[in-house]
Amino acid sequence: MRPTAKQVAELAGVSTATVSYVLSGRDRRVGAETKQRVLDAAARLGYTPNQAARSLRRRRTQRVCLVQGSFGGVPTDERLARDLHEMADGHGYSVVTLAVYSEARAVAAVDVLRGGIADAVLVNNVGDHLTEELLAQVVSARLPTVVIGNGPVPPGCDVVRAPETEVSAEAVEHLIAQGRRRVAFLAQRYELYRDRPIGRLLGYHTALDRHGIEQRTVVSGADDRVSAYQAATGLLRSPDPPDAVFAASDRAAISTIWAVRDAGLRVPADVAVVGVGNIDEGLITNPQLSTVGPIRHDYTDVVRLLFDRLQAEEPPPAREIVRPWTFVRRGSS
Amino acid sequence: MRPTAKQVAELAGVSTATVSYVLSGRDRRVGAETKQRVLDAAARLGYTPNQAARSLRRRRTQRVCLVQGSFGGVPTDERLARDLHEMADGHGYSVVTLAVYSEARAVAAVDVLRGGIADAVLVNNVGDHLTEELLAQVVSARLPTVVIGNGPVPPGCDVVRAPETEVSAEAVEHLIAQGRRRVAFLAQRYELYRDRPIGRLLGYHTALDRHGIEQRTVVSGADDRVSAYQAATGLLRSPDPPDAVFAASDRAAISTIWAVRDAGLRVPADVAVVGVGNIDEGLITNPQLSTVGPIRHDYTDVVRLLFDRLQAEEPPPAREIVRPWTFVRRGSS
DNA sequence: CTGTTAGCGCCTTCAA
DNA sequence: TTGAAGGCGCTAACAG
Repeated sequence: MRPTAKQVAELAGVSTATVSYVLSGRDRRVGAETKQRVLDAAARLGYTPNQAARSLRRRRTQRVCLVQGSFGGVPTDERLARDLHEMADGHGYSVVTLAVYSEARAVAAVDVLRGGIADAVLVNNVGDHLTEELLAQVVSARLPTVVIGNGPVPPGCDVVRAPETEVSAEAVEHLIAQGRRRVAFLAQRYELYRDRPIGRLLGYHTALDRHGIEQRTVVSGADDRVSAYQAATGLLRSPDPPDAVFAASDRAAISTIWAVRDAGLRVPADVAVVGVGNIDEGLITNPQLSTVGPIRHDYTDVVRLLFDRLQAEEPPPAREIVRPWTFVRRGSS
Repeated sequence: MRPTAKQVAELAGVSTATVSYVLSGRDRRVGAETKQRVLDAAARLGYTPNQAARSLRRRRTQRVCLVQGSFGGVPTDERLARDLHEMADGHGYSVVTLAVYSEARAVAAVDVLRGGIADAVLVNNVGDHLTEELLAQVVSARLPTVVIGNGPVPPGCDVVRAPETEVSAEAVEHLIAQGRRRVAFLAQRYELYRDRPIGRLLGYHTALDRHGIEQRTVVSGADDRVSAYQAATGLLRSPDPPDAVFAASDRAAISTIWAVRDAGLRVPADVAVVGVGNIDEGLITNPQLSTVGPIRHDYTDVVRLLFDRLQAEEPPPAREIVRPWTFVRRGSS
């Protein structure tokens, strides 16, 4: 059995209260020699406080939870995770992560959160599975919640938006201004199964609408590199191939560059390519990748929102951050 | 305040015991109408059992923990996560993930694990940070532990090995057999800072040793695509450029293919390229990527190991799985 | 079929 | 400077 505070207390010849005070660092004046005896006893037994018991008593877990779509993510997700871990460390919190890559996982994650696994939640771009309704269940459990994403969120949580529609439209207008008229869109799955276009897809349509361009080609495939390559190859082989591809992710755009070159065509002369994400990898492609994405890859402001809310005496009003995005023109367009 | 079982009991006009039995599904015969009243009351209050209290009482969390290096991982990691979540679901367990991308994170993770966040642990390839000594602390907390990785592990845990050294040597010998004599190695950081070569690097040296080839070039850069591109470019520009590159990851190998082509050279005519990982993306490069890696991307056997151990009455003997690896020759070599 | 009760391990107030 | 004791919310053994 794992050692308990009681066993440490017996070994040290003190009460469990003293053990608790010494090990949790709460300040109460404890004799130096007593303190040492407790520390020795704890070390000898390999004692670690039972967090379930501690959480029950303190009504706090001293943990925050990151809700992440998957582990095959983009570098941006990794940066977010690091910023969160770093600030959590500084505040004496641990971080646990829940993976939500399907509706079923979202439901399971909400149960775990409502069960009290953590004191606050940071939800990263899993809006397609973690619906507003499910999020509302999290918020109603009085969990401070920050959501990164452009979907609807329930009242009471902070939200971090990205102007992806607007900047995507800007990128597509740039393609149009070059004289491109057959612009195809390589979509992420979750943008497709909707009544009306949203996000990057909406930006695509908006730009073409503005210029009265009728021709639209939207195909799925931006979710992974292999699908993107295949989708792009399919487009290029079609009877009326595109002269530009706007891909909903940089990874898909890079696969598109490959596909164009493998088809014996040139980027950007024959086909222009633009991605979304502004990842570093766009700097090593040939030509370098034009992209739409965040100016800075830094999430300290987002994470600060979470800890502000976590440590506030009473719930602050819901706040919204809009992250600065921009279109970065490089060689591929 | 979050509702408690006591409040549900009062609303339903029953005892907390009945609430507990109804909601935890433990079988005890409960009247149909009573049961319904409890369910209604729970739903009305939005009750979710406090997991800290439940864990404390049951001495089980009904959770398993995945310890993962990072979230910018390879597709393989994602597959492992999915297989784990799936089987956990089937057994009524939740999954929480801890990120260990540094020594500091490893220490923090061990604390959290020893604090009892989960009932079992699956450690995925974080051997460089999560040392044998730290793992021993986890095992000594009586946590069933399965470790994926080729590093040393403490007694009492199951381990999953990959014959990466042997198959890497095979790949390099294949390059030698083609007449390549200036074979460079693109290394991951953690393989470099050692007294003696291990893993893929060891395979590289072994093959060259066998054939009495003196020339060795080892550079860092296989950890991410951008570094790999830069490292490969550096190699190609050196006075004595390689005629083959063995990269410690497929992602690095793919960057190397780009670098070779951007340098105006041909793959494999001028420079052969081989990676490690056997990821699907190797099928869409041009030429297709030769690689060293697992035959199947399936972790159900590994995950089963974990649940076997978790549900065993008494600790089974430590088991070892060796995953089948192979060299897959494709167009790049 | 249902209620009562004794803790799980820890923290923290109160008393000494 | 330290100890005694109650209780966080839940479960499971025991009573009825």
